[in-house]
Amino acid sequence: MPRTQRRRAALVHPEAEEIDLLDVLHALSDPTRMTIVRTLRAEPERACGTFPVDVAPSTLTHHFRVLREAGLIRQREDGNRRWTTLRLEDLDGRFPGLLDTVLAAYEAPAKPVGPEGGVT
Amino acid sequence: MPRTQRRRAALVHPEAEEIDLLDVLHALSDPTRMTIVRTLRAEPERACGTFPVDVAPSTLTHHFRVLREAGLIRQREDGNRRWTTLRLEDLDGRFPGLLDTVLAAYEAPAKPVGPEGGVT
DNA sequence: ACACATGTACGATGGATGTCGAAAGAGAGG
DNA sequence: CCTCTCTTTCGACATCCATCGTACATGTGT
Repeated sequence: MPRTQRRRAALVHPEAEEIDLLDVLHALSDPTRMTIVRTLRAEPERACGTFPVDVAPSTLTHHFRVLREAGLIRQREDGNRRWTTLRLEDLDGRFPGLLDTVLAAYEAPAKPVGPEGGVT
Repeated sequence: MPRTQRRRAALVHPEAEEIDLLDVLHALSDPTRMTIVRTLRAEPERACGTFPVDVAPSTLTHHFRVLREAGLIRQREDGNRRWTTLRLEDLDGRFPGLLDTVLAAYEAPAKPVGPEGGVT
């Protein structure tokens, strides 16, 4: 018997107090997920299919689950679309300054001073 | 022919400008490595075998390599011992405030407000 | 009702990862 | 020289992980 009667499995999110730092770090250590989080940081809410990533839809779903279960994003359903938001307040309440510091670090240039441009 | 003539393979460390944030986050997302970094944050330098971790020596070596190649630690040899230090200046120069923020976040209690002590 | 769009679930797959035990190199000390 | 300690390398192994294709569930619009 197909237990597919409830495909949208109620989207379990961890409580704010239950967010684990190591899970957060692991979630952020993937380039695709980092792109998702950075995009979300710039825009408040976004539909799943509108992220500037270059992976298959099913892969995107996987990354969303990792981010969701780590407590980084929240997803809500609206009709056929699934909207995603960053859990900014929860994150910042639990780990003050962490997200901004990490995102700022990601923007840090690889070459702080490199006017020569020579690969040598 | 045994290529074991040079067991101490010169301990390659990345340059400060080449430290990759995603590698750093991944390195920190392991509990054993997080313990190593936290211990190093409290003490300036430590020998390999003196970390409060509960893994086999070979596993410890593996974690040290991950941390070293991510640019988090620096290792130098002194006789038979290998001393390990955190690359605080390099890290903070490249990603200002990152390490302290992450370590502070790790100290964050799971229950933000709980002076009552009741699990209720 | 039908087709289409959006997104998920499932299964497979190749690669990375954490873990260990056994063997060995390098230095210190007898 | 021999032994002991510290640490590494190697090989093995089980697990996790990112990725994809295919099939399907749900909603929208005609």
